[in-house]
Amino acid sequence: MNYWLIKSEPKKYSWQQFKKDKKTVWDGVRNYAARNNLRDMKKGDLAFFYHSNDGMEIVGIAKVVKESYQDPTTTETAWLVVEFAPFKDIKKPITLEQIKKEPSLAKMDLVRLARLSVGKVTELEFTKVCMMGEVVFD
DNA sequence: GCCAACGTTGGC
DNA sequence: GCCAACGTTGGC
Repeated sequence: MNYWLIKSEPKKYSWQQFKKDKKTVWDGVRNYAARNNLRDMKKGDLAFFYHSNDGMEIVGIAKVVKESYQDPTTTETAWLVVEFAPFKDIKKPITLEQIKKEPSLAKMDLVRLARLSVGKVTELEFTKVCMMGEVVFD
């Protein structure tokens, strides 16, 4: 199982909207590093859902429900989409500020590669964020 | 193959 | 609204 982080501006597509939709196609990624991360996602992988610009915090966890296939919004064959479903809310959203202050999280892709819209998350980082956010797994 | 110019993202 | 970081493009 691998862990990821996907970013969205809440004005464009928020966690709340995502929950209403129950499922979404993550399209429009036009960056090779981000595309490679989409390509490497496996069904069942978990991804933090981060609100960029507005909020600047991790608000939930999404689950990969369909692995990558060609992005239907473009004819260019280079681009991929992945389908996600909401998995869990984060009771106490983790802000970028908290992440930067926490030494074990300060090196996350989210911080180091600020402009990358689909980043990797290590298992340690994933566990730490869940702890800080009081995420309960049943 | 280098690099300047330009565009985009996202934090502040 | 500004600007830093970074990716992409195109001229040479």
